[in-house]
Amino acid sequence: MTALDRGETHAQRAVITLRQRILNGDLPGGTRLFEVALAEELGISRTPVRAALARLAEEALLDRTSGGGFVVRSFAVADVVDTIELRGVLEGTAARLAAERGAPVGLLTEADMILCQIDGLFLAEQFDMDGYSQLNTQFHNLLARLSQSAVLIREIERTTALPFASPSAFLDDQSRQAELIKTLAAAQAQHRAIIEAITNREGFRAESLAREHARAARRNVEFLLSHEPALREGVPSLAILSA
Amino acid sequence: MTALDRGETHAQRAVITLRQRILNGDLPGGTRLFEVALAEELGISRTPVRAALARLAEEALLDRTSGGGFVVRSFAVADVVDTIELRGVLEGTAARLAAERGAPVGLLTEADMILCQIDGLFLAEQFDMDGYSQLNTQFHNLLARLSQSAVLIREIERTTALPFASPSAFLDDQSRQAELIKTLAAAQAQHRAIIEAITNREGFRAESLAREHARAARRNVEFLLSHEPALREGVPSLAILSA
DNA sequence: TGTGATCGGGATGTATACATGATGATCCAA
DNA sequence: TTGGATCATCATGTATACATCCCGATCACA
Repeated sequence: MTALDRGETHAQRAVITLRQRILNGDLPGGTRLFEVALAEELGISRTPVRAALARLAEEALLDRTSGGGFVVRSFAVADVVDTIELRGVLEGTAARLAAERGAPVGLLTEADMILCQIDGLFLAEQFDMDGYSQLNTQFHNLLARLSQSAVLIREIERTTALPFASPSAFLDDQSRQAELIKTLAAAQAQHRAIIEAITNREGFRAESLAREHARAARRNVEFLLSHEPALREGVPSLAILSA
Repeated sequence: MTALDRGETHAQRAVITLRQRILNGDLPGGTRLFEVALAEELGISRTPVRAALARLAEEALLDRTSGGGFVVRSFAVADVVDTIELRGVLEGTAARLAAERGAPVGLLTEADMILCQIDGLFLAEQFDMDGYSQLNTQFHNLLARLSQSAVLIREIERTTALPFASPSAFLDDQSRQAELIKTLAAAQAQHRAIIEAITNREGFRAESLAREHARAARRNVEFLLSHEPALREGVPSLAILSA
């Protein structure tokens, strides 16, 4: 409405704002969201608020209540672990299908290029974590596409939309960078093994490797949660966890 | 608004109507849905129509277009096959987790009761397909719950909401009832084996069996589609397939 | 003829008033 | 005191008018 629109609608901005607050933990799980209150707070009318809430429900960040309202979805530790497990299962299926059905050479080449770029990062003096994070995300997106299954790609996207389930979750944990980098070499070896298995049409091996690969994230969560709560503070991906 | 409301809102009724039309194939994949047109046709205003469209997008029956509208999602044969495969993968994971984590005795007992009831159906002179369909659905719901994972239960529900991916899809195919019944005995044997594997904490076996169990549905689809289109006519679950 | 600007129609986006319905407090009566 | 009815309150549901924006058609110009 105002002159400073950046081509975004009120509803889109409301989605972004609310998503941020939920992921930050500012809106803890179980919090009921009232249309009128949000509308007043955001300075818009109820209509775009309703639209925003519906979209966040689509993203699985909100649950619909029986009466017709919305509450922030609660994520317990078990949910985080299970969602990561689910990602492993889905990516494993993508890898298996890629092996069984045969992957397009073009995509395999693309995968190889990404892996070579990651290799390059390990040679630098100062490890570029942001660069790794980006390339890692690219690799995992590519893995989904290798399955050549629109259904699977869709579901993997859905699942990894949750911050703690994304392939690059926990890479932003500043306090443990040094230890983290060591584990990334092992992760990269797994990347290569997965692509090798797909290339060789070894479906079972490809699936097993992709599953195990996701276990690294699970170990990370379990480590972070088994220690002082102070450790969790520096890990944005875990802010959404309910108390 | 009129006096004949059955406690349902206009939006809820619009969801039901539109869902029916999509599943029937009356609204083919790719059809764009316009708010104004639907509102006029359904005799309600745009507001509940918008709400209905948002909910159907949540159910993955509609896709949002870039411009802000909605189109009916297209389901090609490959999508149907992959979705059934996905169900197998998810149910397999549920079975594996149940085995690995240990299933509550109460749920295992419940499973056994359902299986005994199904056994009973095979003894009757006239096979009760509706009864089987119901018990089969119950069994699959229970299998999800055996995993004791809220995340997995949620995703299995989401996936099986599509008519052709439901565990009891294709049981309503009237033309092939006789042949169908023969295959159901094998399916029931798989049911028992899955529960046995879970009871014995045999995770890998439980997962493999559940996956194979879903393959029966896939074989059914592939059989139906490899023959005269006439065969498809009597199979409501496949009406949604795009041409 | 190709290219780009302009304009119009139709679609979604938004605000708002009012309707409806659920919920809980209050008060009366047994 | 307890049960239940009633009513106020506040939430969502709905209709509708208006705003905005996208897109395609048309036309002028190079």
